[in-house]
Amino acid sequence: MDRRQRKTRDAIFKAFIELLSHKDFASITVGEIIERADIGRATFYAHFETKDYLLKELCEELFCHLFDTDKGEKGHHHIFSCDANDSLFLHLFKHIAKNDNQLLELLSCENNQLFLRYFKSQLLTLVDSNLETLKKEKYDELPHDFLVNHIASTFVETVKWWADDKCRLSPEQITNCFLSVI
Amino acid sequence: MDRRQRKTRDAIFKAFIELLSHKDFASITVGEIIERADIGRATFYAHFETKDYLLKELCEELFCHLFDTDKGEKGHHHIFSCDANDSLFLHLFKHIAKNDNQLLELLSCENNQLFLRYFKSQLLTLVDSNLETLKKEKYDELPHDFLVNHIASTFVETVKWWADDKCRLSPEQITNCFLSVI
DNA sequence: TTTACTATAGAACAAAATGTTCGGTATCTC
DNA sequence: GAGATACCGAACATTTTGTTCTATAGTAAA
Repeated sequence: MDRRQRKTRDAIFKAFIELLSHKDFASITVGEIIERADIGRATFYAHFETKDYLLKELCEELFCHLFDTDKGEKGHHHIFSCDANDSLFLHLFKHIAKNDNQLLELLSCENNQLFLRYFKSQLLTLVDSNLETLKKEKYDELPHDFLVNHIASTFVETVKWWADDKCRLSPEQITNCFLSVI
Repeated sequence: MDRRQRKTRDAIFKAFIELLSHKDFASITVGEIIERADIGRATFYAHFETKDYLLKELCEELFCHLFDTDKGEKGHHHIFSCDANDSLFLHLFKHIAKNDNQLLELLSCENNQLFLRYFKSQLLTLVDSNLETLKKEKYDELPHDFLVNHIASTFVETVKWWADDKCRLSPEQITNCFLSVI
């Protein structure tokens, strides 16, 4: 990718993240973004069709990396079938704690539901395909979809609570909390 | 309240709900609302400062009633202290199932997060003040806030799943699902 | 270095949405 | 019936959106 394109794209993302972390998504205007990113109006629209597409691409950049890693490395995928079936979640908590791309700020700011929704949709497929190894006996009579949704939701809500709490608990502690209630 | 005011207010809410159930909140314009409600532009702004305040008042109208009932009638408040500590949740599911004000449609449509966020904030205070009676032994070592958040979140997510599923399960069945995972 | 290509700046523009104002009419309250 | 109040509807300024254009500057390949 052209260096100019890359710089512009990064400037837009940076400005957008800064704005997101202290004001409502709906009230952010394209004018504000380009002013803060210090680029021309036409340039913005050359990169992103609308403000919503900008958000979508930001989500992909934030989470694809996270889930790609987990799917790519075989070392992670097997964890469901071995006895240490908590390591995926611990791994995710650690990953989030590293706070690449201000991920943590975005997960605890006013606009967090924008990102958590995207996060959950990714998580649902992951949990769905690995439910059997997570299942406990006491859950036998519950609908499959309900259980998948419950586990993914609980993880997302735990992440949200943890981020709101400024990550006072360590990844290991919050993983234990999560596993206790699952 | 003046009959004229009431009619206008109802027409606005009705139009707004119809629009919410088949298009995104952000893309709904004041122009669309007043056209569908068949009222004048100035009249809309005489009732609601902005589209966001309209949403806020709709939420209050939908949920205050629900929670007021539970707080008002003494017959509900005691349930935490008696042995049948599931009846509050069952009661809430039944209430939602009655589907006053298209509550169910709003909880399962594209815009459901708008309502579920409000719902959760109400629920948090309710759960917080009654946590002791809900608590199980195995949860002893978990942070108080975490538990409160977990129970409220799980209830909200269960309601969402149930509404998305067109309420195929009865209030009793979904209450059991909820209590099983709590 | 020269040449062709492409991204950007900056300004101008139309279209759409927001929120306000005002005079006239209908409806409610007393 | 009289005064108060809500509504209509049209006009209006303002803001935001998304497009179009030309000139300029950075990039990549010869």
